[in-house]
Amino acid sequence: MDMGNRKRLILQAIIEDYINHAEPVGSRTISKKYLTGTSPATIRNEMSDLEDMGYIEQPHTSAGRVPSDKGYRLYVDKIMKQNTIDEAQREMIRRKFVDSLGEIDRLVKHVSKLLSQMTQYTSIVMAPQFRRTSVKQVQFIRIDKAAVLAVIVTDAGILKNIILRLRQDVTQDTLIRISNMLNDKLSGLGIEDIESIDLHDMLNDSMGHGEIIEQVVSELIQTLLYSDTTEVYRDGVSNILNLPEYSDINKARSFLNIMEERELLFKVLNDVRGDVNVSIGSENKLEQFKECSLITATYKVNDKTIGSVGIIGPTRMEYSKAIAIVECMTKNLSEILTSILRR
Amino acid sequence: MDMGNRKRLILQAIIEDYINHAEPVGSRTISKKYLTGTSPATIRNEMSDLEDMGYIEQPHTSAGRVPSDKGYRLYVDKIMKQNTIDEAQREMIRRKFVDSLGEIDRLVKHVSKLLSQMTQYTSIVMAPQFRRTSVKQVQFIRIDKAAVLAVIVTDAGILKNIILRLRQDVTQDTLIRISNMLNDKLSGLGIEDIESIDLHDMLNDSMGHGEIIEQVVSELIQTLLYSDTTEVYRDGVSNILNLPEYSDINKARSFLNIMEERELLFKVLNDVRGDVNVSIGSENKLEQFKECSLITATYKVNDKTIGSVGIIGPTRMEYSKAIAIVECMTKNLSEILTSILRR
DNA sequence: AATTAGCACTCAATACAATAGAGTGCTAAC
DNA sequence: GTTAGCACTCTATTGTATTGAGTGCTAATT
Repeated sequence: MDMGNRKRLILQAIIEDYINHAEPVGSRTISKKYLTGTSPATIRNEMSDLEDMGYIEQPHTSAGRVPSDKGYRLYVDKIMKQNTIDEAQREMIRRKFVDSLGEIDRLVKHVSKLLSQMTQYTSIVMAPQFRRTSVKQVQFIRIDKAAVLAVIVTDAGILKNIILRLRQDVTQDTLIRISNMLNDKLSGLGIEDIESIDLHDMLNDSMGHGEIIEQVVSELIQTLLYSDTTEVYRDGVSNILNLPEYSDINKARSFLNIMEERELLFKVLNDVRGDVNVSIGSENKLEQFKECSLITATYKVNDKTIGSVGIIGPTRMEYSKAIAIVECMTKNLSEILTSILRR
Repeated sequence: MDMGNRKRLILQAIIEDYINHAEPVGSRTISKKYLTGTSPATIRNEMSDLEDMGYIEQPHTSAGRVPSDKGYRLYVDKIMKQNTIDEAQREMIRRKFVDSLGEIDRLVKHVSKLLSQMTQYTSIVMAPQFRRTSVKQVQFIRIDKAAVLAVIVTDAGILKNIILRLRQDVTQDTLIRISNMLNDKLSGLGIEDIESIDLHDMLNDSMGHGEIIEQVVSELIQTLLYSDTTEVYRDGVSNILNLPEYSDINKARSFLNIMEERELLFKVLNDVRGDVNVSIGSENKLEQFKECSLITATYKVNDKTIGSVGIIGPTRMEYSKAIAIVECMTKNLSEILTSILRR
C-alpha cells in the first residue's frame, strides 16, 4: 500500500497528540485539531489503512488509535522535524556546565540532573570509562606501613586510585623506583593489554621487590579489569511517576526495580555506539525496556569515546525535543571534558 | 488512668498485628489470635481506654484500631522485646562484609544494599566524612604541566583527592618540597582549622613558590570546606512501593522525590548523634518524614564517629528487627573500617 | 473514484444502588 | 470485673444502568 502525504500527516497528528495527552486519538479529534479540511470519515478510512500497515493500533474496538513501535520508528526517521532547541536553552546548558567545573564525577552527576530536568524523563549517565583509554602513568603514595595508594593517569587524563594493601612495608623511595619501572613497561598500553603482560620479564627487573610488584600488578589488573567500578548515575527517576502509563503501581515498581539495578544500566550504557541513538519499545534488546524508549548518546575526550548517557521514557516520548537535548548535552560534555583534560 | 498489664498486651497485639498486615485491628482478631482467654467485649473496653490515653486511633467509626505515634513510641521504649537477630544472620552479615573489602566507597554502598535487602525498607547511608577527622598528610602528583593531583590522607586513614589546575608548571621535585612543608604546617589540624591558618607565615617559607602554595592551599580549603562532597547512597527505594501505604501514586511520588534530594538526606544523616536512634512519624523534624519512621545509627573509626546510616519505613515498621539489623550493621562497619584503616 | 454524512454497534468508564461484613458501643446478665 | 447480645455505623464490594467516545459500514454526494 502506498503511503500518501495525507496518511503521513495523519500519522504525525496521532503521534504528536498521543505524545502530549497519552490517550488514544480518534478521527474526530484529528479532523478538528490537525486536518481541519478533512472529515472524520475520510480520516477513519486512512486510519484503517494505517492500522493495516502496522503503524497504529487500537487498544480495543471503541477506542481511538495509538501509535505502534513501528509508527514511532517511522516518525523518528522520516516525519519528525528536527527540534532545534533555542539559543537561550543552549546557552543555559552551556552556563550550567561551566558552573560545575571541578571534579569530573560531579560534572557527570550534574549532567544527569540536567538531562532529567530538561526532558522530564529519567536519565542515566555513565562516568568516564577509562578502560577504553590507555595508561599514561602510575604513581604510588605510601599511606602507612601496610597501605599504598596507586594513582593511575590515563590517556584521556582521567585518573583513578586504588588502595593496595601490602604484606610488607616499603619506603616512598622504593615506590618511586617501582613506579618508574612500571611506567616504562605499562605506559601506552591499553588497559586490556596489561593482562597479557609478561610478568616474568618484569620480575627480573624487580630489584628485589618482586613480591611487591607482583602484588601491585595483579591488584591493578584485578581492579582495572574485573571490577567494573565505573559509576552509573541516574536522576529524575520519580519523573516517571508523573506519566499516566505508570499510574499502575506495579508498573511503577518494576520500573524502579530496573533503575536500581546498576549492572543492567551499565550494560545498556556500555553497549551504546555511534552518536545519538533511539531505540523504541520492542526494539530494545532487554526485556525490561520493551515498553520504554531509550535515547542514548556517547561523549568523548579528544575524539575518543569514553562514556555515554541516556534518557528513558515512555514510547510516546517527545523524541524530537529529547534527542536535541541529549545531543546538545553530550556535545558540551565532550567539549568541556576535552578542555579540562587537555594535555 | 493506669496502664495495666493487659492493656499493655493488647497494645502490643495491635501494634504487631498492624505491623504485619497494615490493616486496622479489631477486638475479635485480638481475642482470637493474641489473648485467647479474653473475650472481644473485654478487649473492646480496654481498647476504648487505650484510645482515650492516645495510644491508638480509629480511622473511622466502624474500623478497628491503629497505633498512634505515641503508641509506637511506648512500644519501642517499653514493650518491644529486643530482637536479637540469630547467629546465622549475624554470620551472614559478617561474611558479606568481608566479601566487599576493597574500596571504602564500595563497602559503604554495599552496606546500603544489605540494609535495604535485610529490612525490606529503604536505606540511606552516608560515606565516611573526613571533615570530622584531621589531616595526616598531603601529597602531590604531577599529572601534566597544568594539573596536579593532591591526595589527602586523614586521621582516620580516609583519603580524598582533588585535581588542582595550576597556572604555571611545577616539577615533581618542587611538589615534594611543597608537600613536605605543607605536612609540617597542616598535619594534625582539624580540617576546620585549616581555614584559620596564617597564610603569610607559610608564604615566607615558600622558597619562591608562593603563588603555587597560595593556590594549592586555597583550593584545598575550598574543596574541603565548602563542597560537601560526602556521598549519600540509597538503596531499596522501590521497596517502599510494596507497602500498602504507598499504593497511592501520589504518596509514592512524593516519597521518591524526597529520596532524590541528596541535600535533604545528607542533612538527616549528618544530624545523627548517639548510637541507635528511632524517630517515629511526627517526631521527625522534617515535614517530609512526618509519615515515616527513621532508624538511624552512626559508625566510627577508632571510636571517632565519621558517618551514619538510616532506614526509612512506614510508622508501622518492624522496629525490633530493623533496630537489630541497623545496630549489627554499623557495629560491623565500624569494626571493618577500623581494621582496614588501622595505622 | 474519492469524499462525506448518517447510523448502528461496541466497549470502557462512570455513577448509583443494594448488599455484605467488620467492628464498635452500650446495656444487661453473669 | 467480665461477657453475651444487639443495634448501629461505616466501608468495601458487587451488580446494574447509563453515558459517551469511537469505529465500520453503507449510501449519497461531489
